[in-house]
Amino acid sequence: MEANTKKFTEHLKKHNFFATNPRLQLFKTLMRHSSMSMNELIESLPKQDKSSVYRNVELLEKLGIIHRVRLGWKSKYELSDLFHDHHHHLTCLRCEKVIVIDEDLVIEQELQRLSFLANFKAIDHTLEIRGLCSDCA
Amino acid sequence: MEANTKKFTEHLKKHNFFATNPRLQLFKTLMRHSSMSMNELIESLPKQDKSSVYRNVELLEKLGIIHRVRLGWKSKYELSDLFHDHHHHLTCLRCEKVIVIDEDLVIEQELQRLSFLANFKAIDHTLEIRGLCSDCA
DNA sequence: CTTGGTGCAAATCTTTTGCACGCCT
DNA sequence: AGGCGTGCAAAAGATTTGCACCAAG
Repeated sequence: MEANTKKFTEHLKKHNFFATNPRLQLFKTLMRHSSMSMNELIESLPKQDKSSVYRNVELLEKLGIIHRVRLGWKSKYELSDLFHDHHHHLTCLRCEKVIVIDEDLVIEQELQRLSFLANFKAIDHTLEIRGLCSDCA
Repeated sequence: MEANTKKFTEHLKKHNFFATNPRLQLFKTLMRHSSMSMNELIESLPKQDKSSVYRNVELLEKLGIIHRVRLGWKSKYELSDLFHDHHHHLTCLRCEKVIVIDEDLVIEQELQRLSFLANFKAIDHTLEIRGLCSDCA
């Protein structure tokens, strides 16, 4: 079994959930795409009932396996930092293309500093830059 | 008339839309709250039909008067930078409280730099830090 | 076994649309 | 006057829930 898939099933079992086939399919679908809307997920998994997709997306989100991000004006899901490196998004307002950029040290440190000043225990963050990609500018 | 309200009506007229009463009420409601969900807006404006609220929120968003932000796990609306200074959010994962922090120069510059490297024309951005506020930590 | 997970159908909630009438400039 | 904007009602879409049956440990 591929490494991430194994990590996935172990993560589920560790939290006392079954690594069922529908869940595996959901996970694999997310592995194949950098981000997907709920609707795309439902359509990519025609053998499963919508309600199962909803329930499992919710579960995987709670377990920190997937992550909901707002891209453009809708939210999408992608595998969490457990499976991908942390990154940020540049979303083109015109063609909706999403460009992924790596985590940036300067920003990380600044966020730490800001959180500290506000006496806030930062756990997670998202950053999205919207604008025009080189093709659309 | 209060300064922001005036700016609001002028902004509408400049783009050839009427400054109607429902729109003014919507704007004033947003002025009184730092951010509101669609549902809160609808409930705060019981004299208007939902559909009008939807239509006007959409319009004001297109005109850049309001801004949709994702806070916690739902999206909310707030007045745009035309009426407030640009700022970022710290959202508490436990009590859902939202702490507003001022724009930060270090981050602004870094975003410029990152966009430039990606050959991307940045127009707008959002940053949300999630974690625990001082009360909940 | 026996508990959790799934599909199916129905209920609920959210958002969008068409239309007729009234309001704004 | 003439078109934009509103409310109302209905449609369409998205999400949640209850329940009976199947599957995993």
